[in-house]
Amino acid sequence: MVLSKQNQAILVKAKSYCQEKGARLTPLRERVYEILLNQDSAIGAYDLLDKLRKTEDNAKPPTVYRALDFFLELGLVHKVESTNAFMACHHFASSHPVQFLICDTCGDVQEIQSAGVKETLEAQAEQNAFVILRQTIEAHGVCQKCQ
Amino acid sequence: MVLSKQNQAILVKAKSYCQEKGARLTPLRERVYEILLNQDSAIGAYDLLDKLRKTEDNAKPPTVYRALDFFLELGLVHKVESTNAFMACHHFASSHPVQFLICDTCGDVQEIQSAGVKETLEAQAEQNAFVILRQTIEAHGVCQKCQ
DNA sequence: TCTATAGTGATAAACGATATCTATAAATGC
DNA sequence: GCATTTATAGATATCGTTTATCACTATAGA
Repeated sequence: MVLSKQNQAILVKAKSYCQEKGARLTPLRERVYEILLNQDSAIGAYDLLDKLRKTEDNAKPPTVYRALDFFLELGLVHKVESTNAFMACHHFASSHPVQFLICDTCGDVQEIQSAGVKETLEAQAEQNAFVILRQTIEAHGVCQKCQ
Repeated sequence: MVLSKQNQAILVKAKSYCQEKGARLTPLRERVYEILLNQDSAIGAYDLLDKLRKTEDNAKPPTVYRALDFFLELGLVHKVESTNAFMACHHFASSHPVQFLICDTCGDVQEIQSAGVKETLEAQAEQNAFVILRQTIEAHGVCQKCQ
């Protein structure tokens, strides 16, 4: 698979990140990750499966979901809950809040990191004596290009 | 179906709200709404279908999804995106931001309304020249009772 | 090298959502 | 009031998403 310079660099970083964590980035998983990197937006599991099948003949649903779970746990891939789609994270090294801006016109998904949003929600949860472990923050609307 | 005094009151309000909006709260839809009201937490579409079948013999998936779509559009029901579940809104009359605190231990879903969270995210989106039409804000963690 | 563990292949099925076509009931215009 | 349009509901099928399970293989560690 052909990767851009930028994505090649991310892949290299991901490899060392996995090594560091003692996680095995197998050829199959690497293929899945490459597909995600080549995607400019989020992709559904079955579209991902279709692409994967071009090189991995016997790939089936569990194949992609296992790979996705692997990356989700490492934080290398995020899931967009409101569209059931997945996308590679481009700055996984540092722990960060995850928020998405999803354009309903062109389908583009932009990841942003607002500490403010995270903290505001945490403060609100605290008032309800609720301890937050994970946040899902997704905004749907229209991106700059589509306006 | 037996409804608590509180839920009866909500149902009455929902009826007049529908009338006001020119929306037809048919018997079938009312049954679906009652099931949702009786639920202390969010419920999946197929669990809802099982309950619905007890009175509506020939209910099928489209039956519940149609009813759910009807209520979602009116704002009488919300969807929890991260769990694919639905719950009745208890204060639908006024337009409001929707945020959920989801306990991963007991499954309880609490709806909160923080203008701050909404506005913080909007401000962040504005910096990216993104116009927000809809927000999905869901926090997973542990509720007060389960701590 | 043996053993435990992690990863993969394969099949099936559960859960979630929608498309389509038909029939019926309600609202609207005349 | 009747015809026309529109909304609702029934029925069937299918698609998309996700997980469970079992067998097999490769890898890591004792």
